[in-house]
Amino acid sequence: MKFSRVKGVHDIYPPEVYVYQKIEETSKEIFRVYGFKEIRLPIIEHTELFQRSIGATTDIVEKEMYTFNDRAGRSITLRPEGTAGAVRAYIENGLYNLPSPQKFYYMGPMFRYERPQAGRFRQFHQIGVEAFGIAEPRMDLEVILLLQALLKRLGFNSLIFELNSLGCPECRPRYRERLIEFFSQKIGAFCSDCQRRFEKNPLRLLDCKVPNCIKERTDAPSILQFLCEGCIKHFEKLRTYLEDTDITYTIRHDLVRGLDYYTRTIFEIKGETLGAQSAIAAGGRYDNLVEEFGGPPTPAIGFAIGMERLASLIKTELYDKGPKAYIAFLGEGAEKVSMKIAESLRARGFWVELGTGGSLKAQLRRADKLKAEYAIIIGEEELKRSVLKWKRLSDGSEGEVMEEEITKVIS
RNA sequence: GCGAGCGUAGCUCAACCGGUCAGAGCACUGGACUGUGGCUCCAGGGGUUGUGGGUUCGAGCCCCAUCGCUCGCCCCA
Repeated sequence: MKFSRVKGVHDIYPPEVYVYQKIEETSKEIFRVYGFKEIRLPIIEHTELFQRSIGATTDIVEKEMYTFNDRAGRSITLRPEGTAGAVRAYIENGLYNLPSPQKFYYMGPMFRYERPQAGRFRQFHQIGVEAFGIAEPRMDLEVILLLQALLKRLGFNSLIFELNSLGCPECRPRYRERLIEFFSQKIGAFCSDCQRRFEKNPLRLLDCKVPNCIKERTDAPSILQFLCEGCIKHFEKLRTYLEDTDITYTIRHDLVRGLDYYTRTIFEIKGETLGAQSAIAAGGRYDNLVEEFGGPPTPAIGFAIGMERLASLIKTELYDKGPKAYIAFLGEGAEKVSMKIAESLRARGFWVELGTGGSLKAQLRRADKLKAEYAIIIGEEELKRSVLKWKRLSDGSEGEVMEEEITKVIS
């Protein structure tokens, strides 16, 4: 019986896992200086949480969720994204009673039942942040700066940063109506996908990549012309901030997010060599979600980074570092001593691997394979005199030291 | 959910028109070199050719199904 992994999931092990560790460590460092604290959220939630937040008619909810009934008959779903759970936790734990803003980050697996392809898997990992309590564009800026700082620290200098505003419940319906009006006159000219989407979510027609559809919609109304006064002010102020902080961005009035909860600011970071999946991070405001979930009116903004997509763009060299020392021993007496020495070196923080016994040749070969920095050799001779023979594998230099002075050599 | 390509040792691949084609390199283990690695040479382990049917005297090679992988569409991080 041979088992294989479930479709669309991956095992991540050395050396690839080091890229993930680097992303995680770098992220934590950035989160610390921006004051974002970790929140660990469950991977399963009640299905309704996602239906209500992401939107019942979105693709994610309609056909991409891992949903099952637990033994008591409750409908449970493996989280397809992180914001819904974060909002739930924020309200359920009364975190709105703490000083505003409350700023969180999380990292972990998400699940979507899709056909796997480049940059898209059924289990994938996101690093996300959510900031609750500040309505002003100041927090939009902070979150964007954080994201930019993180990407910069990871070595990215020229990723594409796209920005748009989706308006609010006051102005978006007006735009939507106007858009329906615009498209309905010439809907026949659009591709079948667009015609289908027209019914469900006309905003999505702005997103189609079919050349003819792009052409047909060139003079479609822009949402930016329909924003209410509050949304315009918010957007303009954010733009000013961005320019003041030298963040280059592109306004894409056709940038649309596939989740229903977004309001006002939305943004996306794009990479290039990712096949069809170019978005490596995306997010936006969701000023009404907390209230809709029964919490106090609380504006919020967040984003998520796709770790696999980000990792695939990081070109650091992957290599396994070896141990500081490999202890080769010859004979039983030496074996005992080598264990003792290994423990004492480990206690002092050195990575030490114990030899396998057998011929010295075999042990040295092993030390070399492991990329050990030093080999420490203990045999009858050394035992008698209480010394250790050491050899630096990189240049072949060797010598002897008293047992207790070995750290002077290998430190 | 739709479409295309591909599935031979751990990895990368070979096997002419279906006829000893189940192989090589790397990796792994050991030996040559019984207390000295990386080089070289030698040996060894490891595959019911993804799985199940079918066609044929005969199939890794052809056909069907199925599973998986890869890529694209849709969608999204």
